[in-house]
Amino acid sequence: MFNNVLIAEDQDFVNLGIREVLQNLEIEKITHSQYCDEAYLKLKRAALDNKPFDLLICDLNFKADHRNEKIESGEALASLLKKEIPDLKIIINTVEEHPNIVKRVWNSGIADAYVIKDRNGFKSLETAIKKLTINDKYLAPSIEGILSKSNVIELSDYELELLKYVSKGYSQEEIHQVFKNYKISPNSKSSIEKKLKELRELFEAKTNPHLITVLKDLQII
Amino acid sequence: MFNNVLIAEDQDFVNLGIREVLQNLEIEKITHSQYCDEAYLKLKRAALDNKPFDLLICDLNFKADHRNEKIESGEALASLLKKEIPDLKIIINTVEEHPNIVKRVWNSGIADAYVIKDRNGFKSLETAIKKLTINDKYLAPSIEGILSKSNVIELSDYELELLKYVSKGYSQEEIHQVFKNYKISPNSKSSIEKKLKELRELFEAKTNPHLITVLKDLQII
DNA sequence: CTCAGATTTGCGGAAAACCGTAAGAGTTTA
DNA sequence: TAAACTCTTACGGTTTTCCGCAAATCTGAG
Repeated sequence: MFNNVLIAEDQDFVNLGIREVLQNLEIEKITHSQYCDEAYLKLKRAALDNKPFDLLICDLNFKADHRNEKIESGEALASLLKKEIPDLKIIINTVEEHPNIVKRVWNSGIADAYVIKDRNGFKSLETAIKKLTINDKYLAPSIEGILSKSNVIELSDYELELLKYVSKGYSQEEIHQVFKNYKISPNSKSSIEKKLKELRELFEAKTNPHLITVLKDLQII
Repeated sequence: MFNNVLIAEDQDFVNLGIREVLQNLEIEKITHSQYCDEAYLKLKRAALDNKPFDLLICDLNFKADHRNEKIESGEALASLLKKEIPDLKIIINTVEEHPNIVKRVWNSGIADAYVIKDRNGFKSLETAIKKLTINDKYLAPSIEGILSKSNVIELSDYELELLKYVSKGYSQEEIHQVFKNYKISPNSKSSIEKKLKELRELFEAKTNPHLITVLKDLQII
């Protein structure tokens, strides 16, 4: 079982809740941090002092603040730490269920467990910790399906770039120019038109404003 | 001081956190509910039994579930209760800081306090409860500015309706037809064009897709 | 290398959106 | 009631987007 745990979580209500889970499991040393940068420093310092933390429980989204943080998200924090302190186990504890994000975070391998803060967050986190002590991974049941299914429409970098310009108010002519300058291909007006038509069909959108709406709702852009 | 409090909150971590605030204030009877419908029934039942709750602490957003709830949001719940049990004090405890939503909820008068679940949620909730015991209202400091300032661009029902159709992929010709049928005025193609142009200028959008992006980002649509 | 297939491009015409102007309808003010 | 003003509509011309076809270019297999 773990006995030196760091919680990186900005909401203090949740902090208290997590603390209670840990106390239930008779984990003694519990530290917490409301900022990513601070969490990072504590973890590094502890490692240098040869009193390393053995578990990080970490939210994904941190609210911006008057402080300006270098590390702005749990994903960035976990990604750094997985490289620098490979022994550290990391649990992502978040409300984020968007397929694209879950998929990205999980497949990047920065997390040993992914827990959803929902009605069963308490039980779920408990299970995750137990799994991790026996070197298992853990994925919240509600998102297990997401990864296996190919229900996530993947867009290429080219398509995302194109959509970015459309959503920022560039005309097709302007996009044509920009792509030509940046040597992004294909960049003919014809190809741009065609690709946009494809995307509209893919997402069953009748017009470009409609397409933007659909993509925003799916959080693809 | 209150002594019979109901917490309506789906995330159980937060539930635990709130519980701790209440215990700190030596409030004895604490009940909680992870669903709006259930919370509503408990409050009504208690009122009928002459053991009414005197405070409701209520989240705004509840995650959908296999159960289908009639009351889907804290706003709907609070709105119902303020009518049916006027004596009940209501604290909205949420992460929702969007000006439009804060403004709507607060100005509707359904809440006696509005607390943001952030880094200082604990302190903030504590303060709110103390204020309410002396019949004061309470608004989280981070959103106080929002209400006074007129930084919230208010759109008319007409404008919102128009934008709804644009975002759903209707052409200007189609919108013209729909508005004529529904006797929404103005409905000439010319007026629709003009209004859209106005909106683009108001939000500094170059194209309609751009306008949709901006409005989505502002959560206006 | 050569041919087949896919991708990219160019182009012309149709449809939709855009824009300014002026006429018409409805309101307010004197 | 008339004049001033605002809001709505009609209309003509321009720009942008949309669409399909065919030529050109690229790619990979034989």
